[in-house]
Amino acid sequence: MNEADNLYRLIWMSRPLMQAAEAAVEQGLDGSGLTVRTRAVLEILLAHDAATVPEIAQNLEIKRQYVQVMVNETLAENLTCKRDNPRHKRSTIIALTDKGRALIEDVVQREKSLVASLAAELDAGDINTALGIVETLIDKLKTKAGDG
Amino acid sequence: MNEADNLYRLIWMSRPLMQAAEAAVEQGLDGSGLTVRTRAVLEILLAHDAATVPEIAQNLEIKRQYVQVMVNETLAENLTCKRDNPRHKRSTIIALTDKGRALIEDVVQREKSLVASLAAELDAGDINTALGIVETLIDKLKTKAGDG
DNA sequence: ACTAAATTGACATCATACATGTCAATATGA
DNA sequence: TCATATTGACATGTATGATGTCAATTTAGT
Repeated sequence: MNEADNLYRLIWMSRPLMQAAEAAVEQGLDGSGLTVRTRAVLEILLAHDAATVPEIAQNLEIKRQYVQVMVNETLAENLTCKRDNPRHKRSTIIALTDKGRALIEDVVQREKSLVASLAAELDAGDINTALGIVETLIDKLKTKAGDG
Repeated sequence: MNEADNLYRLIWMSRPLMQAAEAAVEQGLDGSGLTVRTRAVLEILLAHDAATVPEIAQNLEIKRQYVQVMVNETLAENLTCKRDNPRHKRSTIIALTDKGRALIEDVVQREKSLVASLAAELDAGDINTALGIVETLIDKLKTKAGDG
């Protein structure tokens, strides 16, 4: 088992890791009425306080049209509300309502607790190393795949 | 930035890593007529020499009905063929044809070259550490998310 | 100020990657 | 032998988006 084989395995473990992570998130979302994707929208609003739909789309790196649908859902559930945008009359600023803020804060906090309990069982240096490798890998895959 | 934050970031990088990896694979598949998923089927047949549809499904951890569709595609394109199964008359063994074998071997070899060139730019120990962390993480996420 | 180009929300349509349910045929095991 | 399980085939459903288009509006160039 050489270096390249290990890297090959690491790369293809990204899928099971993602699936396991999303499954864990879904479990934490159970009963909240949120989906993984609407949760992502609320999380961005929590971090940025407020944002327009196109800004959220840029953040999530998915198309604005799809973000619009998700945002409209959160508006309907009173988790977010519209605010006047001084820079653009049609493109309102989307912000969390108190209800939405309480919900996403609760969800994120429970997730962070879970992650903290996982982190406690792992070596901090190893986590840091893994993070560096994965970051570098994403970078290299994006650029290198292009030229071949 | 503490340990748990790093772990949180690492976990959520699994998605961009997977996307980058699949994009790279798709590029390597360009012109071959394969998709990421039919490629996965052929890869398993290459590793196991031959397998039934339910066996492939177990390997890929997706439903046999969907694997059946993909396998039927590869049969139609003459990349795989049916062999008698001494253990079961209805459930034939699926094997690579010469054409299929040549195709998947070529694809996999080019992928391995790319991965090898990436590995050369990374520290072998770090790759190993990252692999260990990710494996452990998947494990812990699966079990721990259940109990809470 | 006027006009061309860009942005945005809304809506419709399409694609991919699966899951789920069902049926009939066939195996398998008690 | 007879109940049960397995398999292929097919139909339908769902989640997560992409793409295209329109009208309204905004912005920028002149």
